[in-house]
Amino acid sequence: MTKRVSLKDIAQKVGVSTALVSYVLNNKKQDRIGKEVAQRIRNTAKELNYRTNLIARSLKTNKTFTIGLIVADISNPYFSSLARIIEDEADKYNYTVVFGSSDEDALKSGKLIDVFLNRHVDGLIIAPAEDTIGQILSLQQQDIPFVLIDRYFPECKTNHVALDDFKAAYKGVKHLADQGFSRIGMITYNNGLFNLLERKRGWLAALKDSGIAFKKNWLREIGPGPVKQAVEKALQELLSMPQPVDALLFASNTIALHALKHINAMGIKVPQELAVLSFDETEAFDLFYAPLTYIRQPLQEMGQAATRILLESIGRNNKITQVNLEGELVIRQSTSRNPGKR
Amino acid sequence: MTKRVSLKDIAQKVGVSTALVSYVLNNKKQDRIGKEVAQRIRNTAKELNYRTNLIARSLKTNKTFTIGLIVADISNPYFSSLARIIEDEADKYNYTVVFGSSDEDALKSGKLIDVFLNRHVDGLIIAPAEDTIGQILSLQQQDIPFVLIDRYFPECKTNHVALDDFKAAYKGVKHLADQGFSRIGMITYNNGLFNLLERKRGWLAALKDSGIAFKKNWLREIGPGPVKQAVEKALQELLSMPQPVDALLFASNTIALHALKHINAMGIKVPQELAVLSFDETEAFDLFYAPLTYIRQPLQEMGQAATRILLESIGRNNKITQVNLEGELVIRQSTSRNPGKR
DNA sequence: TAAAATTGTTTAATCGATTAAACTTCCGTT
DNA sequence: AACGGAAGTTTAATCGATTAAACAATTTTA
Repeated sequence: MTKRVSLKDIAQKVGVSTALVSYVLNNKKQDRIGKEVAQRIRNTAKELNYRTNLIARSLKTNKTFTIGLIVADISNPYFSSLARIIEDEADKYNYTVVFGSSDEDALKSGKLIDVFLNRHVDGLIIAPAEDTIGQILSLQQQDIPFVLIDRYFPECKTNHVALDDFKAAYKGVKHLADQGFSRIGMITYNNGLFNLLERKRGWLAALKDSGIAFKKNWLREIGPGPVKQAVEKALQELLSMPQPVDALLFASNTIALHALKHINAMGIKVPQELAVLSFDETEAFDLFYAPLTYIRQPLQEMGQAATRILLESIGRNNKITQVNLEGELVIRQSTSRNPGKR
Repeated sequence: MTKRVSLKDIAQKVGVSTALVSYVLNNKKQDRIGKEVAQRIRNTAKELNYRTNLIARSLKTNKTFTIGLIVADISNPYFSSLARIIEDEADKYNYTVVFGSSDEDALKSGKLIDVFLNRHVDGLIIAPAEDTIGQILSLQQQDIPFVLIDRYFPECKTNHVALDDFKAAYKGVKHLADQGFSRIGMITYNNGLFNLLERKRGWLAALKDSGIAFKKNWLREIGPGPVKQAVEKALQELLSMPQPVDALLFASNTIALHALKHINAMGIKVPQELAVLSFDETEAFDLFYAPLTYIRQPLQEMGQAATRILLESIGRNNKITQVNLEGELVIRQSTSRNPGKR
């Protein structure tokens, strides 16, 4: 590898000090610097194809122009789409994104945060896993800029960008009720993530407001462990009750995916025998024979907002910004009372 | 932000020089260092919660323990899955991954490479876009370690990890022919990427070996621009010919996705009216009413191999490793001659 | 017992940039 | 002519770690 060109090389060639070169290339002290030398420095820099050594700069300035992104799983389309949006937005401001997947595991999350801080990221965008509130509080105490995305802790005054999960769930379930479905169940995860609780709360509220008496066994909460089996079991149970549910809300795309596969395998007719509605968007929903009604999250807005809030926060802005965006209910065949003709 | 603890702080507290502290914490000169001081240094380091400043270390050692990953689009499940695997594998060796999407655009790709080199990544894993061979050669000249993934340039002696695309396509098309389909078309991209050409070649070879006379208009190559419209148009044409195709090979998951949506919308019966077979895997294929036959790429192996080859290469290993893995044909309903009963 | 070798530790240069402060010139003003 | 200030540039410290080389103290060897 041919040695990289440094400030010193330019300084030597032009016959000035490195300080002057630095000032010129960073456009500082503009008014004080001789026009002619400045030009010569600039030319030489171009000629030698000089590139700032960002490592050295970072060491001095304590800034890396890097942001860390921690999601549950980068291979989940929800998060990879977000990652893409954040990447593009960060790039606009010359930031680079490093990423890591927490696997919804507090230990891994902690390790990732550590690694990223060790690498001196300027800030973090985090979709916090369960039981990581301690890590978040610790970031806050250390005054490290960060923004929570997708999930957050209501008891914690931090930047966040997320859905209004209550409203979104409410809207979806209300739609089901309005269509005439009267036994509306839900499959969600058995964990304490606030946004999932909100979705549950929205579901319950919509049932209530629709005059539907909620039955306890309409709700299935799947625990940690393999999702596939748990979802299949839950579906099985929900449909084999004396009075089975006639509609289902899935709390995430992963749950929906497994459920739909099983529904396909069992030959259950959607929406005639069972209407289905899911959170999140994925291309897969379009390919299901009865295209899925789903709650679309405004990913573009979320990703951009999170990035901008983070960058503002890095810029020594101390105010806290909390954004809850509204989900859009995309109504399609899977929740239709009269699906008949295509 | 409370000031970070530095070597100096430890040195001061223990009453030794920073050199000694550095030696101890890096386990260098083990035999020369007093056991008792070493222990005191280690204790103090732990006590003060010392973390190496990686920026400073990088500046001195010229190593960042970072690898750059450039894919076409991180939000494409194919690439995000790869990214996840690479992330996990890199983590095992304490490397961090930074990523960027080239959008199949040579300019963007060049810019990303630049940004990553500027940040002194130790090496790159790249799914090269069309017309980026120049960038690749330039990396090679600069002796920068890199591995191409998914695609490569056969005329270029570089590390790569990819599918044996010819064989994979051949296998798939042969399967179609064996099932009795005799008018087997293909939709691919109209670009010069070697792996796509190989897929085309495999398709042609399988046709030939199956005694099928290839008709020119069975092939649709979609150009740059919006994929959706192009795929729909291609499908339309392929099916409205006097003698329409009875089976189709899609060269990528994106093409397949758009095609399947259109097939759904048009009410075309798969596989009765049209058998379909696609490259790549995505959950969406499972939800199509006739689960898709597809060519599964061994992503896990690919990602791990790419990462390991890169790390070896970073470790001053000059040999070139080229890996072409075999795809697995996952046969399901979409290519069945007797789909009847489920 | 003097020279040589070993052991334990420090000195100081270095990586490449940033930047406050100091230092020359030169000019205009009084 | 002397002084103040502006203009243009350099000096030198600094960020935090790494590491070859030097040094001092002790032990071994001949």
